[in-house]
Amino acid sequence: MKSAAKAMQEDTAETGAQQIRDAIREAIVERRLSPGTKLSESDVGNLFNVSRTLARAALQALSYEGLVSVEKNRGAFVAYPSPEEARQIFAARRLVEPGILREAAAHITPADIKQLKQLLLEEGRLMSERGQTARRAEIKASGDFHLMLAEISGNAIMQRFMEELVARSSLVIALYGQSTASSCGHSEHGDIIAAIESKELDRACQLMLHHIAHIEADLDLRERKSLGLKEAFEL
Amino acid sequence: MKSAAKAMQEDTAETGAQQIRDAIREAIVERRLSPGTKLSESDVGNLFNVSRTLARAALQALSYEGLVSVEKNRGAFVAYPSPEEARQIFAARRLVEPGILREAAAHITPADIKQLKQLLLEEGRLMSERGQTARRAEIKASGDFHLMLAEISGNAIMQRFMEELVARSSLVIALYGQSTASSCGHSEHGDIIAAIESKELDRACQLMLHHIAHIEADLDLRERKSLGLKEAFEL
DNA sequence: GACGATCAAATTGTATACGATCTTTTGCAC
DNA sequence: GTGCAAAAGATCGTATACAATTTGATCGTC
Repeated sequence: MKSAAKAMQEDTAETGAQQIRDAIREAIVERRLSPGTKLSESDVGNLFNVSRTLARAALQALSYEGLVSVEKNRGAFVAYPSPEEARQIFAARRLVEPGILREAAAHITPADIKQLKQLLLEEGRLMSERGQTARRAEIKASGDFHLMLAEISGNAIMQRFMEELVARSSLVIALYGQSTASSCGHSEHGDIIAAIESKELDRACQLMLHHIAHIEADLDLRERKSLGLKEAFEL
Repeated sequence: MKSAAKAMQEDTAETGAQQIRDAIREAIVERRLSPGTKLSESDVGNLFNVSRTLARAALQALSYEGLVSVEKNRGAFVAYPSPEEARQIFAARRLVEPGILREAAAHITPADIKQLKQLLLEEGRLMSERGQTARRAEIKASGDFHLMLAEISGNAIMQRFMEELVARSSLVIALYGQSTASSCGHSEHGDIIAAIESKELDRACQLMLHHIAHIEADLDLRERKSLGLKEAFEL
């Protein structure tokens, strides 16, 4: 689904680094890589059988997206968003997603709606399945719903911004999420589609805001970062 | 003013490439570099007395911001946004700037207002001056108004996004702008501040939308790019 | 003289090498 | 045994070198 946007700038991007970047990003978004995991340039390079040059380029790009943080002379790590960053990520989503939804609703075609529903179906199917791979696919599908709306909006810039926000959200949920049901708001996705379909735009926006609030409400945004130093043993 | 945000991630960024990146970006935003200008890695490296490695890294970063487009095996060029891209950039601004303004108004302090007014004053002073350097400084100050609002909003993510949008807007105006008065909307900035100051939030948002529309109205977004291929000779 | 193929120049893509900086450990003194 | 200092190890920062691709030119042929 995102292939269209990717293909457009495919010849503008370097072949090697791009692949590695995408592979690592996918691993982060699907939570195979946990926040804080070290990603040394040598290791990444060896893993993908390329030189450190390419590994470095990939990590730099990911750093630019906020998915990894590279610390000078120390190394690159899967980003470990602070509670404050987490709040800002969701504030940003509350700020832009209603607008994206409105734009999407203005351009949406029957084919788009069909595709959205299919995505929803797939999401539901994965939810009922068991196993890690199904869980990861479900996480991805859950984010893809929001991404697809951005794609339908027809604004490539907002689309790219949403890709960044969704990816970073995944990190935040991995860190601070509480509920076991990772995509608690599956039914909410369906409600939003229904509202769009029946042209109830304001209601769709309200539902979207509630949906985002719902995800955020499942977080425990308390600073529990490096309390392992002392506090962890003096209870 | 943007030093605060920059300083926070200063140790996470590599020293050399960052400087070059910023220097080139500034040159692009101030329109010393025209859209389409070739930026070969060797030339950039020689110019800044660094190796191609760093030049390349800087160009890649700028490519990520949408300010330069690197074409595989061909080189990097100052971005040449299409009319469609231009529309999307301004659509994105219309989408996010009202929200940013609301967020900023919620957090604004008297000191912030004072600083905003000072920026406005500076902008006016530069407008009355003559010469290229004054013109460039004026362009920068005009964008800084929007960036300062984003900074006041307290959301670093939205701030960075706005930095990208403002920079790309400068490219669009350089390409498609018609009026000689580069920052036509100087007075509008003042109006917006006034509306914020008197807590007329809805009115401030309206003014902001009008302001953006005003900038966009000064553009001539007709495809005059490479229609020279065939259409240019079959009239 | 025009068209096409082959070759040379320039530019990017990737790898390797060396130097700088930070972390960690080790050893010594107290 | 504790604490500090110095050295060893690991990792990044940057430069240089070589390979691949593209572009432009030259030469030959029709």
